[in-house]
Amino acid sequence: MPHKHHTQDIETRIASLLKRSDLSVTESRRKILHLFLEQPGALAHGDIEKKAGEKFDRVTVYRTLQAFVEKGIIHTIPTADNSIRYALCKDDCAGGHHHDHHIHFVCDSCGNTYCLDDVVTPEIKLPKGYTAAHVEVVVEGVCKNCKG
Amino acid sequence: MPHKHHTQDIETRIASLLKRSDLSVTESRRKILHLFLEQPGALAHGDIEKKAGEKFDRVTVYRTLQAFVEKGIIHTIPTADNSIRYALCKDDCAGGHHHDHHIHFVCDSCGNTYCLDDVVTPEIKLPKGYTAAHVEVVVEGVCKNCKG
DNA sequence: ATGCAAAAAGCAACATAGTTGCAAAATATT
DNA sequence: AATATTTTGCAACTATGTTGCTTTTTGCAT
Repeated sequence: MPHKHHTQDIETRIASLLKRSDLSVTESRRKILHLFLEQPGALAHGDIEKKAGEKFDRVTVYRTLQAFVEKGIIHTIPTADNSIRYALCKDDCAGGHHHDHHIHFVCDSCGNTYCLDDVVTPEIKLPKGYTAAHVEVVVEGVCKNCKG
Repeated sequence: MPHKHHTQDIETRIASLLKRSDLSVTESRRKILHLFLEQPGALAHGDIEKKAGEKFDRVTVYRTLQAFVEKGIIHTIPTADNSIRYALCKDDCAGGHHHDHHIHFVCDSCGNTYCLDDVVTPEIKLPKGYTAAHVEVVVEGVCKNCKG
């Protein structure tokens, strides 16, 4: 057993993530962060309200997500169906500086949205006069869990 | 004067576009299509409600946009701010078969969203197990009208 | 541990966005 | 011009998001 910090208690991980972000650790923040950590996909506001049950006020969910985005714990993923999705920033991203260079994948079959952290956004050659500050790529198709 | 069909009356153009799409030409459809034709950018539902003034019921705007999307007259553009934008499909797209291979550009300065019809979406190499059906690229930056 | 200041949660009320069913009006068809 | 069909507009409703304020919880210092 070389190292065991990946066995680290999830609650401890959550608490330290919050503290590192200058957020006081409250029940709603722990709970919502838990939801993100226990599954691989992205979550929309509605998903969280549902999963959290009657536990929190809607306003609390809004404010919590907003705080997480501001602190770089989660990031938003654009959609064409008027429902922002949020996903955990990966370790090297949550550190403070957003990388934001990965693409997003929406599965037509299961409906989940995943960050493909290993797939880097391509260079886009724009027409004369246009300057790119940021490139967002969303690929839609069938994910590896749904294929076959 | 070789050809003059590009001088064609805009109302005639609108009417034929609607007929070609099996839509009866009504005042709201003509008016809303007019809004799209007279400017280069994309429009959100809210923009249309404002630009059309008190002219139409909100419901009519929803239904009109929905019909236009179904018929391939306009297409949606994903955003990260919970506001679907709609843009005219270009000539070769409106013909019936969506091309959908162009990218979208959101200007940080003027806020407009444009279709860059000449910029084709790149090939994205996905991890094993993932299959891509469609790729959506949104570039954010400064457009050619706002630069300098 | 206890008390206190600061932050967050919860509540209520509100504002905006989107949907549905139906009657009235406009459009297409003959 | 008359009628069948489609679309519009209205009303009522659901869902989504926001704001101000009071109560509760958290973090901190004693």
